[in-house]
Amino acid sequence: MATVLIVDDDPKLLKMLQRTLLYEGFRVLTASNGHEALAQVQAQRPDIVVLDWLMPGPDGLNVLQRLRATGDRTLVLMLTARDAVEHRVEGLEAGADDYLVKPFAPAELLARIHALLRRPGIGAGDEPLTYSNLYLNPATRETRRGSRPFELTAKEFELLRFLMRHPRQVLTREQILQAVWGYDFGGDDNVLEVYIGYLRKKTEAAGEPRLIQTVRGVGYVLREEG
Amino acid sequence: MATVLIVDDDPKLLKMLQRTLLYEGFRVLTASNGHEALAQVQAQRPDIVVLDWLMPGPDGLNVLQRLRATGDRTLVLMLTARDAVEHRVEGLEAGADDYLVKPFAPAELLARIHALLRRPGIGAGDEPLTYSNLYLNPATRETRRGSRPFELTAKEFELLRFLMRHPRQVLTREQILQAVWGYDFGGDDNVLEVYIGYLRKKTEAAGEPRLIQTVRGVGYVLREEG
DNA sequence: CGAATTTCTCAGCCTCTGCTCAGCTTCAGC
DNA sequence: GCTGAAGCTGAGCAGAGGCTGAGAAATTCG
Repeated sequence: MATVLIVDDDPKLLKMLQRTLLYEGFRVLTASNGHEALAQVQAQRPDIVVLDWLMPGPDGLNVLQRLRATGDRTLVLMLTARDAVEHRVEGLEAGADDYLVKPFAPAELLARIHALLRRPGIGAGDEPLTYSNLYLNPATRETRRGSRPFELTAKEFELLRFLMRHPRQVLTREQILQAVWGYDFGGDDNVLEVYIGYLRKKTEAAGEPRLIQTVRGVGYVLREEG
Repeated sequence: MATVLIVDDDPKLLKMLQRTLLYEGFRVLTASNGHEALAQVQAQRPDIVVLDWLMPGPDGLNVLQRLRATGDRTLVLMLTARDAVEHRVEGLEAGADDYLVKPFAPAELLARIHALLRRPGIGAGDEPLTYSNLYLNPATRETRRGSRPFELTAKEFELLRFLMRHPRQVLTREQILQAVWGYDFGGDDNVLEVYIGYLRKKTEAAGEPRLIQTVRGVGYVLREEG
């Protein structure tokens, strides 16, 4: 079942929504401010975010903008106070997928969440990823560099997917090992280097420029040019 | 391992938290009032401060505000009494990074500390830093002076990041060595001078004015003008 | 059960970083 | 202006960090 992240600074509302959604069978995450929200999206990759507009710290719009600025297309349903109509426009323009006015009936929230999740082509982690001319489709396991398809093993695929979910972000060796291999701590092996080597070989087989860059002393980045 | 400063005027709670955190492998500092807290932050540069709201002398909010007023961005986790909800807003607006209501389970405090320190893609530790026309982005490791990008090695990056987290603050040689090199004591080497030299060369490569100033007999400051 | 594929380990090689050192420059106090 | 301390800098080196090929172990599949 899908994962929903609820972001609201009102603990009572938070609890109430959490119970409603849990009862409905969703996996539920919560956050009570913008920072938490961003961290949770990053770490947990929910299918949909229910985002309150008015919050201390970075407000809902702010969170939404930052999310979209990093290329994140996670579904977002904005909540806002009754008559802030101009918010609606701003919110939708910033990339919200839907919009609900407080106060609302829990049933209506449920209906809208279901509606959004039904939208075609948007299942949790199976959205096709692209960066530069790299293409990776989790649903079909298709991988291409430009028009040249190439084959990956399961581990290679997982690794490339992780990199492509965080384009331009420098990922530390630990973050990658944690995410792809699930290591709590893996002393001194070089399995990561080896797999980076495999991916490079396959993504550059026809002499294309390197997309997986080494950041010495830190980790790796998916980025164009050296 | 990270350093945590606990600030609370209840000696029993202080001891308890200290034991819990020590057991978890943190380096632990304590303070029982606002003055001590500020002194410790200044002198020891902890990674995170667990700050009680209600204290004799300058209270938690006061401490937080003073810290932020000097541009200090150290992670702060506020503790406050049960239902002082309006505090929460004030606290987060004043720049607290997280917030926990008393009474709480030690495990929850631990979880939140870990969460704050982890902060992978998005979060305090990864927010882009600017000072004057210097720009440093920990997430992408991008560094620029105005529009001119430049490359840094891992150590150089750590050093510049530390300076940029404490703009206009005079940092002693010991504070810097402690934070960037993790020295308990570094007798008489000049590695810091050498690295300051590297940074100056790279940040002034196109003849820009100096931003890293020497404070003779003390240390260095990130500040405009000479 | 045997073959093929995938995952991982290991050792050797190479590059760049981090650091030391020695000599030079700058500064403050006299 | 002299002098010693503090700070700067260029040169060079040892080793950490990273890459690769070969092959062992594990897993999958017929």
